Amino acid sequence: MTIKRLFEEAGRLLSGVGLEGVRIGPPRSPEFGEAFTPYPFEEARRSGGNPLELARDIASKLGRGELIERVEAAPPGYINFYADWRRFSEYTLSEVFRLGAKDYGGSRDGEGRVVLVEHTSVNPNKALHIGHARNVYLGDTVARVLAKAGYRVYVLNYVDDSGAQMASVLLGFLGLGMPMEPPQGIRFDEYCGDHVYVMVTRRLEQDRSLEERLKALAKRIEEKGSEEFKHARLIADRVLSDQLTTCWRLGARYDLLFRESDVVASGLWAKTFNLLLEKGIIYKAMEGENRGCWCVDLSSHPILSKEGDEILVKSDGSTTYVARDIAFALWKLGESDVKINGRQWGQNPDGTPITITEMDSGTPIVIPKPSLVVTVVGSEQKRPQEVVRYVLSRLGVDGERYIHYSYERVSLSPDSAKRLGVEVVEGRAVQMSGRRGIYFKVDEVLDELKKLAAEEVRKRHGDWPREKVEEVAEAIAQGALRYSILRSEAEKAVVFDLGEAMRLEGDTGPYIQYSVARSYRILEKARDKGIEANPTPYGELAREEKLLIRSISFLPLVIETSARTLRLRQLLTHSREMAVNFNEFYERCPVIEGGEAAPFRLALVQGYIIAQTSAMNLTGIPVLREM
RNA sequence: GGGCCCGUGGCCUAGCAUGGAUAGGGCGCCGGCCUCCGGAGCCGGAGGUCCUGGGUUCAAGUCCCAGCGGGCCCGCCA
Repeated sequence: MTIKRLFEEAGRLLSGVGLEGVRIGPPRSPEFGEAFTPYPFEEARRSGGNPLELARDIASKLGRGELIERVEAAPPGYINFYADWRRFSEYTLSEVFRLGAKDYGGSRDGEGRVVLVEHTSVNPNKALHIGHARNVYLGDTVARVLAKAGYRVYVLNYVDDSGAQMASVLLGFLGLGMPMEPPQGIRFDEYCGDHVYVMVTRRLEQDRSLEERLKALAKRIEEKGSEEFKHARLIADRVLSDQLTTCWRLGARYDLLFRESDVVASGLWAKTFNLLLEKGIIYKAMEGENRGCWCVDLSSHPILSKEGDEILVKSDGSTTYVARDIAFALWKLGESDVKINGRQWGQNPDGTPITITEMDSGTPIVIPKPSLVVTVVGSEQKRPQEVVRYVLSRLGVDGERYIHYSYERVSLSPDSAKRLGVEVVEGRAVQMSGRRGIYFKVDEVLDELKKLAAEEVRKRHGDWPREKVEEVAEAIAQGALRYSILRSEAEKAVVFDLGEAMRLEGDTGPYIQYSVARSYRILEKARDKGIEANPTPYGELAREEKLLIRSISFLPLVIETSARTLRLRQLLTHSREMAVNFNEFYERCPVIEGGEAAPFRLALVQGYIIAQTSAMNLTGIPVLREM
């Protein structure tokens, strides 16, 4: 596709003079052409020759190709291939038009193989805060990219409705008499997180005796059929429903909501336990600090062995998170024959159904055995994830199929922390804490952004009705937040600053959205003037036109690399690169008043819209026709 | 103490996987550009020991080693 075809052609030219399998890559700057090879350096090392002379010698033997106009040797020893812009432009644009936004940049690399992506997985006792947004954005974007690359992607959200956090809110309702209904105007998930959870934590600090009640509750939650089990489900379902409203605002979609309580309730854990016992992977500690617990023997693990064995079943008989996660991992990988039942919970904004696990009344959930399971979890959980992977390997499951997509956490800038009334140590970022109420909720940040965007929209479109302003402002807010969070690579810690996130200019989502809105305006004007698009260049192209074609043609390559490496940053960068190239083109190359250039430029604008829409559909930044 | 991650102008950030040509952007600052397809834009300027020191290499921001600084993990929490 597009630039790859030019690479292939460069390869053919080289093999024509007897050089096979030469590495060809994208040059870092347009002045070095559209493809290059450092081959002369490699050859010079082998033969002891001079790289530049070798490059000149080879380049002089290479003729032009169909899309390649000329080949040049460049000091200190590169061979650069330059596009024949007339043909390359026409070829690129016709490919873009042929494929459309849905398929441009897509591939069949995945060959229909199944991939499971688990993300979000927020405890159902609170509203999503800005740190959770990073998980959702990363997971959702990975899912989009893999789908584009031809994989069949299933998206899972693990609903952690058992365990301590759930028990905490339950204690608030059952033990401390907090009302089940939130005050007027407050969403249930916010109520649980902002009020109940924070209150329970405070009471626990004051009254140690509550600890015992909490532990008892945590255990009772695991007992299917108990009052506590049912009550926890009720709360979890209500919170989940609110959380998903937020997730949809973030652009995510799901296929399956897997309740953690069903790992135990379905017998999946029991079966996994027996398997681990049979294989001699776990043992019951009879003495020492783990007395009475079932543990994984980690003594043969090179690193984990230094930190002692991992407890799976506590001395009171309840399971730990790692235990449930091992069982769940086996199921996700298609390595367990335990049937999990489900029923339809609702549907995504795109109309696709969402299933939720439901052991009693549901029907068996069928997911083909995946070739890959990607779990998006914070880097602080690297150790437990490594334990899971280790146990899998002991069970003979290929660990390569189980990927922990790790990301560093989001903390708050000193300025933003101060807004929450938190004491700040001189210039240090502050860790968010659900328990202590130190966080920004996703919805409050989006609402602030929306307000700001709405002001800007009104400045430009005083005549728009309120609903239209709202709709557009919402899309701008979504694009701005998504871009600002996805902007940093996953392994880089992010310091969230409200002021910084509120920017709508510069290196932001709205910058990209704006370039597309401008494009649509040109299309409208061209239609009024009766200009017909034509992908055949009118003559020698302007620099800005070449650069725009160039970045459009590179998009498929970037998407392919993203799908292979699961690094998303380069996709964002390239999407922005195309927008920059478009804005420069916009400034220098008039379309409507372009005279003989008008038909070609119009085609270029159309091509830009298609390519950029394709990119934005992957990065999840909403496309706007006007803003 | 052991393990993982990060360290690029005042601030934020790309490039590191696959070493390659003058280290790209953005914010902020200074100066320009709307009778001309939307100024959420464009053009120009100032600002850099790519944390430090070694090593590998024809070539290191990129790979290796050591150190320094910051974050995270090492719980019968998740």
